[in-house]
Amino acid sequence: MTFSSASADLYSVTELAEELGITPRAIRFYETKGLIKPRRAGTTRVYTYRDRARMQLILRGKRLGFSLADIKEYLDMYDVDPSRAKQVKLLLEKVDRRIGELEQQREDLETTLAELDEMRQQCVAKVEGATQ
Amino acid sequence: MTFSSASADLYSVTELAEELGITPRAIRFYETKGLIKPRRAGTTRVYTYRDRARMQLILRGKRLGFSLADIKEYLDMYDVDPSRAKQVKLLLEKVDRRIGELEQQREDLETTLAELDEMRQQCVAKVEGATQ
DNA sequence: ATTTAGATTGACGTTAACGTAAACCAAACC
DNA sequence: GGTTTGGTTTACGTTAACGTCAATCTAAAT
Repeated sequence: MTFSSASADLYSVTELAEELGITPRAIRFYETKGLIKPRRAGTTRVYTYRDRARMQLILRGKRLGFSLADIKEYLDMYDVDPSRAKQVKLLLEKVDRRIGELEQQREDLETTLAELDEMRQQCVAKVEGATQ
Repeated sequence: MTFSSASADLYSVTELAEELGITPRAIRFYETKGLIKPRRAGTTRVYTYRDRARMQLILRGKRLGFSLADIKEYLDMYDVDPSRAKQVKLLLEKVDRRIGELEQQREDLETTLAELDEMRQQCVAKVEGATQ
């Protein structure tokens, strides 16, 4: 018989922070900005597996250089009720805009990587020339 | 006979700013941070074609989410004297670190784009379902 | 019962990346 | 020769994204 424990792991704010490599302060700050809304046990914040996943989305957004406001917009996309047709059209526009941004970013990224690779080649050549 | 005009176009700070879609203030600020050092005609800043190219590198760095300090480090890589072997090794390390960062970013980027694409499909499906 | 360990909410401090306003020059135009 | 136009520096203001206390509470251990 297979068990799926009803709600597996819960985290305190410090536990979650450590696991993510950030500070509790940051997580609480994101909450004031409406990026995550953990449940509470009394007054204490309790984070679930899903909250953790959401936090990882936030951090990925940050690594990509987006502001918290941008990231909130992005996260809110997931929360749109798919039955509300009018909302869906707006969502679609947002998604398309975001995709456009990211494709520009991809171009920048590839260009920069190519330049760095070339620079790397020249470095390696120089270093090898010196040791021979 | 082929001419290569000695020094083609020069820009004032406002001209350059307009062409780049930023403010003069920003350009002057980058100067105080050591990111660009235009020549002067008396006290007035004069930017060359190369300065413009350098500014574009700066803006690309910004689009990629790097801080001005990061970008300065990146730009300084171009200025390393390739004959100084010791410097070259340090440069090589920096280049490799930066490449690592960008490859992480590329991963994040592709993942996010994939997710957005999926979201897009669902949106399109919903919208089409509603109009039929 | 009291210490302790970890949680909470303010409130203020800090850094980056500019914006904005003030006071000042200098060339150019009427 | 005054004035407009566009440049300069200096200084203070602002927003985002947290860091850093301080005061308080509370569940658990001694």
